[in-house]
Amino acid sequence: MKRLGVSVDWSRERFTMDEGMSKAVVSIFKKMHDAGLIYRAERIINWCPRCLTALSDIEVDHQDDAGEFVQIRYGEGEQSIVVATTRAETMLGDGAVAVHPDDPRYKHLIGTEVLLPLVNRMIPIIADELVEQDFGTGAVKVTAAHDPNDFEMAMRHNVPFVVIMNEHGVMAGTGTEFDGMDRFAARIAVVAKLKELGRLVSEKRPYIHAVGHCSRCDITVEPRLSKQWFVKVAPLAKASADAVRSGAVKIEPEALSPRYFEWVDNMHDWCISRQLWWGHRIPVWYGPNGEIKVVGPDEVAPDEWTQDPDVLDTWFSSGQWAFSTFGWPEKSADLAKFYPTSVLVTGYDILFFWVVRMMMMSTFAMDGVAPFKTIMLHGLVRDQFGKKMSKSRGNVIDPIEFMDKYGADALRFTLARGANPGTDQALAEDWIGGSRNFATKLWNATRFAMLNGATTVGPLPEVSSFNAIDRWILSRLSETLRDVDSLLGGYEFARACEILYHFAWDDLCDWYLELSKETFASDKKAPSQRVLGHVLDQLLRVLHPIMPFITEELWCTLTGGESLVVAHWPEANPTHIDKSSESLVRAMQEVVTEVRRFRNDQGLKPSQKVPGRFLGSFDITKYSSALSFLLKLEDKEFTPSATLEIAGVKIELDLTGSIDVVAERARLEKDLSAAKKDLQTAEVKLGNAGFMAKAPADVVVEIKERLTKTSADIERITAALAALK
RNA sequence: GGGUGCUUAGCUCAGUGGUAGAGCGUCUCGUUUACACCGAGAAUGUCGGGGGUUCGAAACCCUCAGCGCCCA
Repeated sequence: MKRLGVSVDWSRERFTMDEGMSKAVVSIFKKMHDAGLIYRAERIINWCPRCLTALSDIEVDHQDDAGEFVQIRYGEGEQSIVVATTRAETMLGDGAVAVHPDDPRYKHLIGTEVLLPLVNRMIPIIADELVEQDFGTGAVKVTAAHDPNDFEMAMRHNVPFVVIMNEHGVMAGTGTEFDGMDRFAARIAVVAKLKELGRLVSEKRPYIHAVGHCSRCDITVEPRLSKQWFVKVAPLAKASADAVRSGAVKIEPEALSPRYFEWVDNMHDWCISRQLWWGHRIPVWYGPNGEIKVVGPDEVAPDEWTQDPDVLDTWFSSGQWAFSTFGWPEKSADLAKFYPTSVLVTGYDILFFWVVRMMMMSTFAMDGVAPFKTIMLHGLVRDQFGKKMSKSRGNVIDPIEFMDKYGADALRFTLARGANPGTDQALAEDWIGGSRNFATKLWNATRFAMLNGATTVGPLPEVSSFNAIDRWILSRLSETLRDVDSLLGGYEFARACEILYHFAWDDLCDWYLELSKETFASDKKAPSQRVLGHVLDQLLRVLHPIMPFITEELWCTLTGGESLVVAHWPEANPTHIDKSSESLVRAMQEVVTEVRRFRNDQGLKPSQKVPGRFLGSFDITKYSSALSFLLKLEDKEFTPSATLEIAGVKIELDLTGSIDVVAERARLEKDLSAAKKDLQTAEVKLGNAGFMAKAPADVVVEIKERLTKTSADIERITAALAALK
């Protein structure tokens, strides 16, 4: 992080297992327990038979696995029913068979009993709306101790809980020959036995269905009846949802808030105990006579009592980050000053894991005050093809390696430039190289500026004393600063970078510096030197958060200032915005580009000097020496062999010999057909009564101007074509 | 199965009703005293398909198809 230039207060570094954090964890546990929000209960939890621990819902990954789907006949003759299951071995622990109350096929059986094969136990047939009539046979087995849905139904219908597996996922206590077998071996054995008994109605495999896997070890998760600690989330989740609904907390980008609500509005109670050795121990102690006591941070448990061996889910402690880092439960000055924080910046992938937990824990601990005003969610970095990085795919990139190769600023700029709100970004080495090139460009531009006496000394003179090119770049600077401010305010980092990139490279380097070279070589350079100093000064400031290292270096050299880190943020100057200079420079750019194009079409080498002159509009011809410099035109007597007319300016050139008529014809004809197409588009629009009646006035004016311009273009090009004959 | 996105140039992506854009890549020319990590010029899209709304749709609505993510 330091290498990347991350600007944080390192003196406040915290680790979740620090003493201060532990104190907060114990305090909040007690506070929540006292408020009735923490309870212990037997529930079906996700259990990992390898890690030997409970898992929260979010630690379970669902994948499509090839399993089997078998139909088994329970009972005999009239008094029989066929159930469908993917986990045949659990039938040993069935406590009932459930059907939908409205299912005509089974109505007569509801309330009766059938014989459970293999274990030879009578079990009831119950009716529950949870059963889907269209799925399988419409009848499901109810294994209360080994399936969450079955557990729910069992609670409603008083079905007994029959535990048939130990914590390792090995069959136990069924009183059958299957005891001691692994769950998967038992599945095969049970199916084989049922087949032998003629109770297997159908088998389907492979049967692709979603199966939960442990996010740590990837083994298939086993739902298990177990005594665990839970957080009652309903009131906490509601407070968290309300905070966003009321606008007290804003989610950026807004488009991701449905995901937030989907989670907080449908949250199940949160299993917080883990059977791991690492983590905060649950602060509950058990007395010799079965007493239970939550021991607070300043309390000591009585002798002879033993502490609960389980630890807390890691998100229980990290969920307290927003206040525990400020010394809570002490009423510290930091807490008063910094809580709530303004913005939380994090990836959308931990919206559920972390952000929601922080919202819940914080609003509870801090008397309803949410921990931040804005939650800004960014995307994930992916490989150059937009694929998720993963070790198995071998497309993981190492940021350190890229920083070694291209510099931290290049990596930072690339990341910022790709950070479109809420969406993932692809990252390729080539693009980091491109950012490095941008950094080099800034370096060289500053070097050029220094060589030409750019300065930041003294107040910036009134704009009226500047030439149009200087006024233009000041105008563009203010517009850029204004737009960047607004984009950064909306967390639109990618667009802000884009604007800065083009301002620096296109406006400043490609046009301003080139158009001003003539001035810098003259005795009228002083105003431009001050302008260039100002523009670079402001540009480096605004780029500093994105590229801190190079801007710091350049800025200090340019301005002689102590450090850019503590310099003021640049502000747009509305009085610098000058539309007439902008349109003048735009016309000059058009002239330059068109002449270059002509030269190129004519096969002239870029460096080849050609006699030429500008006639017409004084606004532009006033800058003819700058234009000639860019276009390598020589000011001397000549007889023109080619004439161009661009933006109201006539350019006469001497190509010393005949021009390439074929190339020029091709060019002109191409331009002509493009102009004709534009003209037609405009004419169709203006000839459309509906358009004229309903389109806004400014759009109509725009189209009319386009019509005028393209008509003139067509006339000019046609004349030029005729002249070529 | 539920939810939620996405589909625009070769690639990665911007673009929330008025003539289709960027970076990279491609082609041509070029050692012009800031920069070859550069400069100049060029090519490239029936904006996934089909309907609809509108004077006007890449954008809004419906529908189909494909892809992704989250949750079950």
